[in-house]
Amino acid sequence: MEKTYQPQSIEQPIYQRWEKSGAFSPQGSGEPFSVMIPPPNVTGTLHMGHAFQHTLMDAMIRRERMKGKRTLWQPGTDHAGIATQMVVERQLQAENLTRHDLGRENFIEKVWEWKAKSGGTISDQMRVMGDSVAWDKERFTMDPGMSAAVQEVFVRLFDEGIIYRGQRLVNWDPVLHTAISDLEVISEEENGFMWYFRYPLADDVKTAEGKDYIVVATTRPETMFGDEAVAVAPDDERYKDLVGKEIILPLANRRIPIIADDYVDKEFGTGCVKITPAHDFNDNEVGKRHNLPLTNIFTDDAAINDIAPEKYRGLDRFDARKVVVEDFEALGLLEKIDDHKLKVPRGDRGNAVIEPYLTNQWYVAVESLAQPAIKAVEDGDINFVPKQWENTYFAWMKDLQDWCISRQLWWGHQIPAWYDADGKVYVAHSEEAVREKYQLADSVVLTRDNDVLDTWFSASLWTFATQGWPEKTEDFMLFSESDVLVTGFDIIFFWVARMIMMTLKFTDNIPFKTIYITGLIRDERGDKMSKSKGNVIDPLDLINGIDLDSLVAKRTSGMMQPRLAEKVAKATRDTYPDGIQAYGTDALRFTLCSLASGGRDIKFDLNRLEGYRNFCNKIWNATRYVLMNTEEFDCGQNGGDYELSVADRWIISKLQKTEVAVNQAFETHRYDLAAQALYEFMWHEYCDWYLELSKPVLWDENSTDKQLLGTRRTLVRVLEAFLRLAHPMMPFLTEEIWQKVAPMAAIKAADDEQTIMLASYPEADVEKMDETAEADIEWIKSVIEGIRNIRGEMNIAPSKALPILLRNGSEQDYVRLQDNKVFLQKLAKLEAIQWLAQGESAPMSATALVGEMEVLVPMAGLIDKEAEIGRLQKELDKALKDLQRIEGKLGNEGFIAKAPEAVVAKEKEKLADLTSIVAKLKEQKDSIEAL
RNA sequence: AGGACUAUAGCUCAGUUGGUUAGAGCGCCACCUUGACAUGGUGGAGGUCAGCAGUUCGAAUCUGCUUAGUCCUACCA
Repeated sequence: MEKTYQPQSIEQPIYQRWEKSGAFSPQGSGEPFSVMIPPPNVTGTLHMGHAFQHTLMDAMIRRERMKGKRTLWQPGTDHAGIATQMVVERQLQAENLTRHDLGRENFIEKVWEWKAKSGGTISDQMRVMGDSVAWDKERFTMDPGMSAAVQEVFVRLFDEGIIYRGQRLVNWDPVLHTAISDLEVISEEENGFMWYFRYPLADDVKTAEGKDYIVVATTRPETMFGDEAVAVAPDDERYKDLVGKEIILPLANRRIPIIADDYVDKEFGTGCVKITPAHDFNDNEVGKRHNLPLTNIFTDDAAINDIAPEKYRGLDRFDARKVVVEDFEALGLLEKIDDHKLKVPRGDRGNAVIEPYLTNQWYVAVESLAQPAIKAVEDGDINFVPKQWENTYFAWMKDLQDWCISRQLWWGHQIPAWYDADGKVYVAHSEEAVREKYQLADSVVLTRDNDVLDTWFSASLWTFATQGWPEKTEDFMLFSESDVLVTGFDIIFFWVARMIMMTLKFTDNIPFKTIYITGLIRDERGDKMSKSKGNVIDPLDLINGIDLDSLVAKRTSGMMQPRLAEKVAKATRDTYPDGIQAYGTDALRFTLCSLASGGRDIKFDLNRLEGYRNFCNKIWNATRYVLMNTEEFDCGQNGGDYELSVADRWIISKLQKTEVAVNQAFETHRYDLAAQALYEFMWHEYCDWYLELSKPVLWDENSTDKQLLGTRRTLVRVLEAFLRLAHPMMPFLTEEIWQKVAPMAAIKAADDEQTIMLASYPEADVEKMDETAEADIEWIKSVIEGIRNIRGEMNIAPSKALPILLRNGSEQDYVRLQDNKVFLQKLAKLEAIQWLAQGESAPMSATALVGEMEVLVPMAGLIDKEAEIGRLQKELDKALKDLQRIEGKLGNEGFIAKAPEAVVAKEKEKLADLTSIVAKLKEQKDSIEAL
């Protein structure tokens, strides 16, 4: 073995072996366990969120697979309507073409070409992550099976009246020319203006103040062509008399009424609101209440249409805004302009300002679907982890809007609806099916709806459509009710809720039993990672490493503003002055597991990753030690008599406890605790103590064959079990080592290939827990640590062998000493150990206490008197502080009376111990001072 | 505006149903290249658990308020 752990040389060859072996696909006939991957966007690349979620999914799947379950981790990607269409359109743009130049059919062909060539990026990256997904079952939301399921669902929902077509305001992206759902609109505060316009009153009416106009405030002057009323609050004294009167809409020279509506807040602005029912969601509601006409003033590009006076026609909305304001000013109707912060809605893909726009769209009426979906979570059929996310889910579900599912794109599932010449709509799987279903004559000309479905529509069918639905296939029966969904909170609405609704509707079953919501990985400063901020960390760079210049180049590429690029470059150089080292997949995975504590936000800390890379190296080197001492020898593979030392029994006992802790942590989705238990065991028990305790046995010429066999056997077997225990989190390293260690531990996997993936997952054996051995080792550790403390504090060279004396020990101490002398001598580097009988005198010494027993290190020539007094004083102060606290507690009558007996007894015991410690320390200090 | 969450060592975070001497990793200080490992070993320093009040024999843990920060939802034209 190499002297240090080199991840890059072991990982990918192992993955290739795994994938070839077929072990990723469901095995055997055990109980099914399935996890459906949240299908990543086919245009996407692996980001930290994926790496995090995939690591957890893979850890679960690997563990269940090792436990003998018939596991399926279903992979696949989603077709990402807008994103994919944009990618391909951008390619066309480079050739000065638009999709319209190609036509729909040719364009879609182009998209498929792109997918074949570039759509596999994320799959390749998943292989680097070690994801044990069933590649032979990989699905794509546009593949034939999924498409058939989508059609089936659409037709059924339409026939039931749950899907309908309606004309209403939608969020319109005037650049991408499509409707988007309200979830895809991001409203952020931006700086803008508030314009105050005078709207002249008609028929010589005057306000209470005697003015012949009223003033409305607006952030969107260009929409004034669509104004159908001016609203005031019903109880607003200022305008009470004007309700029912009319104003003359300037520029358009139309008469519109003044109405009273509760929607108006009389404290805000002037108390007068212009109402534009076709271009504002709130105004639309007001318009409905007052039967106002819907006057659309925009084209699909959000330019002014022919409703407006000629001068404004064809002007883009923002140009129109300028002209309108100028014209108001020219007419003397501009009262004032204030700076104003407002929320501007933008599309999450193209970033264009979204327009509320009147169009015909397809909707899903969600109410009947929502009820069972709420109930499934209320009844506990579906559980959120952490539980608090239920609230988020309920809050949204109970205030659900109908879901706009049509998109004016070319890439996606085209809606299976046809229209006749009169615009009557027919829905079925194909034109042929339509004619049959609705008994239409061949002479009736039908044209298909151009729109496609929202990508999330197909994604919502993921758990069952991937398993063969609507056929009741074996896969469908076994796996479609999956066990755990792992995802981020940002798509609870987009995906999780919709998946629950659709799955309950069409399979009468839940899509998953548990929803594990992960935290969001942020950068080292706690900022959300985003390309535009240039603070993205690519998980592959953590695995493979990247030099500083490449990292800077990567982060600043494609940045529009050079100034921003400069800032990003500087921040990157400050944070990663040496670039990023290659830490390997296992270290990254273990780090991610250790961060999975249920918190909402996770700051990614490179130091943590480095620490766990070092942990990998620790495991690697522990293995080297084990192999060096066992490879050439009998380790009990074929039986043979052996004898276990106290250290052997201790580490075996600790292993059982670790197995309990790790399994429990997995069951409760506390991957951080599992990681911590593994780390603690391997580093601080196995390496720090057990390996050291094995040396005196292995290197002692007087050790018997039975003792040697016992220790070698334990060394190998405990390591082997640890590897299986850790495998779900660090698959590559454990496989690599296991190949060498398992045969020596006489452990075999369930398959011919002999991969740790199919070896059994360790379960604790209560019989092997050994409290006596643990107490004995605790005693040994206390003695050694006492001596090491004196060495450390007194600056005694580690190479200097010390004589020690033991005083005031009990019979048990004596027995323990006799049994473990060698361990003490070796690990504390002792030259001699002398047991003092009661009353026997000792030379002046530094003291450590192990219970009642005093461990004495003679000071002669080694230890400075003052230093030892100082050290004792420090210990004394600490003990006295504790003593005081406990005395206070026990002096409290309420405590004695009301606390449980066990607690009181424990405090009393502590008091006794501390009293004795204090007395001994004092005595020791006094006698040294008396010198 | 409503709701949720967070606040523990210099940094990143654990801390189960209230009973601790409040832990870990990284960082820091001192010593050490001994035959698994300097991606290491040994020892050590470091915390009024955001603040205030309350419940309790007992609070990092439960309740209320305050402060600071984050997020979500709804938004004022």
